Amino acid sequence: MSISPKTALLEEYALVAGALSAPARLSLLEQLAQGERGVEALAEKTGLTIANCSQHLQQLRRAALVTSRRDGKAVIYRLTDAKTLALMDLLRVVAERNLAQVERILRGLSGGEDAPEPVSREDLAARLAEGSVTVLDVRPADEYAAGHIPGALNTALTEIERIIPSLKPGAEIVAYCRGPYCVYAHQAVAALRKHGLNARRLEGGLPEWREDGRPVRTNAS
Amino acid sequence: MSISPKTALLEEYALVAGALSAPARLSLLEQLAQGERGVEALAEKTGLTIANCSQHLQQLRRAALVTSRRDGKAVIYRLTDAKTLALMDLLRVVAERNLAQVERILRGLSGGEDAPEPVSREDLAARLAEGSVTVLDVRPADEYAAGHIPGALNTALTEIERIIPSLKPGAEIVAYCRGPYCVYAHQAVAALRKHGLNARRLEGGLPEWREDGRPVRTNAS
DNA sequence: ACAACATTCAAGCGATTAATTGAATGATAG
DNA sequence: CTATCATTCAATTAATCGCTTGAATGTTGT
Repeated sequence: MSISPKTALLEEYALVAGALSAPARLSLLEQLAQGERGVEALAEKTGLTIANCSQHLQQLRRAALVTSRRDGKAVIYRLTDAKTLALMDLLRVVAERNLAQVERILRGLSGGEDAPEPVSREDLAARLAEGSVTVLDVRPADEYAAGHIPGALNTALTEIERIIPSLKPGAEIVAYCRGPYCVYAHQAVAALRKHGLNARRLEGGLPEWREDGRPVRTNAS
Repeated sequence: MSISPKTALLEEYALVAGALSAPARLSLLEQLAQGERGVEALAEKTGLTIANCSQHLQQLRRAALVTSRRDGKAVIYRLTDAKTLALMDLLRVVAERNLAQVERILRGLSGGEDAPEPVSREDLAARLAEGSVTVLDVRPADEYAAGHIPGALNTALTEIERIIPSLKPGAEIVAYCRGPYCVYAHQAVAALRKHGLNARRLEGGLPEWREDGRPVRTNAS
């Protein structure tokens, strides 16, 4: 270590930030926020090649944002702890708070400025208890099967038109997806509102719901 | 925008993380946490050339971590808001929590494993009120002049030997510097303890002290 | 208007990083 | 032990990033 200790420290911090500075790795972290996954599953979900995915994962591991364990032939990765999620969250908050660009993208997704405020997780839990709300899980079926909010209906974004007829016109609908990085729920709300339905978005996604200690149901059939 | 909205969003988040992924920029942010500064002052403090410093600052501004205003000929930069500080702090916490490398560097600085726990800001405020502690500000004189904890003595790290004779052997000493990224206080504590003094480090630095709403004195003479 | 000054812009170089390909490692099943 | 499979390593190429240099911009003071 010929450089000064001060620079050495800053480089360690920069390493962690650098691990978060590629869209591909943020995408991987978003997937891992849903639950632990193997390399192959992650590669498919993110559209990366296996080798490329493996290298990104090792970079995340070098920054200690994820850890891995071996399960037979497969290596399973997961977020190191809740701090990783917190760091991702704060990164998103700062970006959204400050960058006009982000707002423009999100506003475009939500179909104009009539997009309502998201529903807090606390509110949703209360309304679920009194049964006055329909919850919509806008994630791929396999992620839904691995865990979802109890009572939620599952539909892919591309299939959302199909379930519209089964929803009452005045019913309150809350859509959620993978989390703050995911845009499925934004798009679902835009589509439903275009049909005159009273749809809103859940604040955060399933990882945040689970992190709150709220109930999650799996398809253990 | 030919790429998907999803990728566009992730790229915005990655931009913020990328802005934090260079030691030079973290160093600039640490300086700005002390208070607003002009380009030339920042360049001198960080050892960067003016042009290079300016470019780094613009990168930070693009990520909306800092903002600038014009004051006559000079352009003054400052942190956008407390969220920037929060993001730096969480980055540091994650890095220190997870990376053994960081611990090794810090332990080396503090002169072995006998380094005591840092003093919380709340504790220090209480002890200051009862006058049972000597506070040492280990930053350059100009930063001390711009604001320091009331009653603190100021000494540069290189001059620390000089003030040792004036300290009572049993007195409790608390050292602080610029903040968590700064290693001056670590080194000061190591030096003082080597002389048998009862020295500890303050948790965080002046920016965090100020952020808590605690009193700061300036040399308005 | 002109000169002086602080900052920013633009171009170029060297070093690092991401993605691709193909080979090597490590664990399990027969 | 050997074959098989998931993952990782190694080497290559293209792109990006950080730093330097020298010119351009914009503001103040005369």
